[in-house]
Amino acid sequence: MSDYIEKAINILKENDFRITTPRKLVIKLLDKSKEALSAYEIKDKLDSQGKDVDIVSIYRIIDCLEKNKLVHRVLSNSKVMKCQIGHEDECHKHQEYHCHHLLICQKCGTIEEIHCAGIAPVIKKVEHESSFKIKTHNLEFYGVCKSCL
Amino acid sequence: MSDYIEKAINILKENDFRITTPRKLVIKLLDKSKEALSAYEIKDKLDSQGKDVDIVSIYRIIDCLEKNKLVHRVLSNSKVMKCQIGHEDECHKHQEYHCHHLLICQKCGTIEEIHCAGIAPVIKKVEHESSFKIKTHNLEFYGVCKSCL
DNA sequence: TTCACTGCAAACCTTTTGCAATTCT
DNA sequence: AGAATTGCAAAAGGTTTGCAGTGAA
Repeated sequence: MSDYIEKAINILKENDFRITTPRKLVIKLLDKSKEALSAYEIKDKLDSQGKDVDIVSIYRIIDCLEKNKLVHRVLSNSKVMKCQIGHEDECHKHQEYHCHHLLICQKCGTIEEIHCAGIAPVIKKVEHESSFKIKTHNLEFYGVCKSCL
Repeated sequence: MSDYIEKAINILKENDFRITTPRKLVIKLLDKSKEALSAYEIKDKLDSQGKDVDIVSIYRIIDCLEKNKLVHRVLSNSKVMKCQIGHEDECHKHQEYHCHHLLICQKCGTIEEIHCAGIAPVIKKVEHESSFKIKTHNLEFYGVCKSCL
């Protein structure tokens, strides 16, 4: 069993969520996917495996995984992908949502997640120039991954 | 007439778009708003002014303004706001979409737009560590503006 | 056994499409 | 006049809600 699946199941258990068949199916699917998926894309992929899960359940499972910080939501298209970066990471503790930056390949859709390191000076600069008190942020990069170059 | 309205009208004319009553109403409304607005929010605000514009037209007007880089789209909620930063700005020329960073107040919704300055070192770092070739990015900050502090 | 979770039906909200009528230039 | 734009009707998507039945702990 992959690290992600194991971690996801443990976190759900710890937080008193039940380990159900539909939840396991969605977790397994997200674990295999290199791209972010929409609710309907998840449904279609499960369907084609002969695993029928209602679309409403998929929405609720995504909510559940998001609450448990087990998925990222890509803002530019509202799809979700597994979050592999550990829950011990600073951003998980202090931010309202995962601020791990996303690198999105415009050709194949592959997404890589990276830590927030390096953004701190930008935040300081922006706070200084704007008189906003910044609490959190969202940063998505779009480009071409090494396999597509 | 405000700078924004004047600029918007000029740019539409330059690009062979017509200056119609509904378009002027939306431009004026966006000019006055400190928050980003959804299509239906625009419709409701115009309605309450006694100006009836069909929701379909509002969608099409937003598209038109977006193509002309006269509005930003806030990714986190898909609303639009006027783009005040000049068309001579680097980002307008080279990026696929406006990369002006947005500062969004979590209390009152006010949005401030700022230049991309300061992000370049982060992009270099990310490219170096990831072997992605970065083309563009989107960065939204969430916090509290000075009036709400 | 109990309560969380799922599935189904239906509602709801947002966005898009096609076409005829309108109105800018 | 001619072409772009609007308004209307309708469809298409995406997401949410309520409730009864199911299944994990």
